[in-house]
Amino acid sequence: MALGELERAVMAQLWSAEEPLTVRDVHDRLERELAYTTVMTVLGRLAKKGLVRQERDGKAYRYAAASSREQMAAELMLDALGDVGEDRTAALVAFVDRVGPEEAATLRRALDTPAHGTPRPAGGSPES
Amino acid sequence: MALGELERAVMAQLWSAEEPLTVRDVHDRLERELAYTTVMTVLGRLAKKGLVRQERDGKAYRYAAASSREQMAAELMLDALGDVGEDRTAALVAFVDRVGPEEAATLRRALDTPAHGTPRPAGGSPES
DNA sequence: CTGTCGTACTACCGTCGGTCGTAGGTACTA
DNA sequence: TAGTACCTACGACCGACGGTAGTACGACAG
Repeated sequence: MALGELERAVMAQLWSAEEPLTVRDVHDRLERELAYTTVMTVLGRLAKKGLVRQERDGKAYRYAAASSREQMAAELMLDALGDVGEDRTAALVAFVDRVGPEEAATLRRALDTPAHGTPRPAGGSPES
Repeated sequence: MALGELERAVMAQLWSAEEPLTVRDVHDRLERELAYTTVMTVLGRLAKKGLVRQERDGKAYRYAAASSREQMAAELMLDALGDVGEDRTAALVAFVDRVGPEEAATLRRALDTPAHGTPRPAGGSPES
């Protein structure tokens, strides 16, 4: 379910906004010169895909991303990982191998972060 | 660059094969009843995308996946991570949060595995 | 020469994403 | 009350992509 360019741009606007946006809001925030209905169509399609929540506000609708950018990215990463089939180990190894040292440190920290179900072993986490 | 269903099936065959396969090989291994030329077209498209290497074998061609399934999965995971923009931290946290405990352990192990940074070209060193 | 096997090239169709246009409501205002 | 502004609903067109295949053509075995 790969998003198109415009769809991504619209999602970016929704993510960067604090409040749910109207079609006009999104339309105005996008730099590109698009017809109002174009933005409406895209928002409708995103809603149909479940990526965007549609809530009524008077006569208009307001749109908000269904999940955070990070959640969605994590979801995509899991999908990619799932594609590999059985032996996820090699894929994960390849992943941490390709990821930069910064991200590796972040990963370490994330793995040691408590309160997300994954029980963590005791012991200090030495990071630079 | 999302692959289609048939393209994925063809890639799966190439990955599960030891040697580069001919069009006929792939055609025969696929369960589906497809025209020979259909498989040829798909292999051609995959080659054009760079996902498959094409090497001549007599009058025929042999096809092999350009990179391992795990490499490709890792690549896709990185792409997904890159989509998030700047703050990768939250995405990584969400990722390790969603990944099962087994995968988390694997990730830990992978992070502690030394000798990263060595880019692995395809083929060659079998790991345990 | 004729059939078999392989490639090259072209084509058709369905879906998706980008992009609008038009129709038809509601509400405010001159 | 007519006009204007704004919103939604719906349909449409086009280009790209993926699934699927047909046809043309060269090489080689009988």
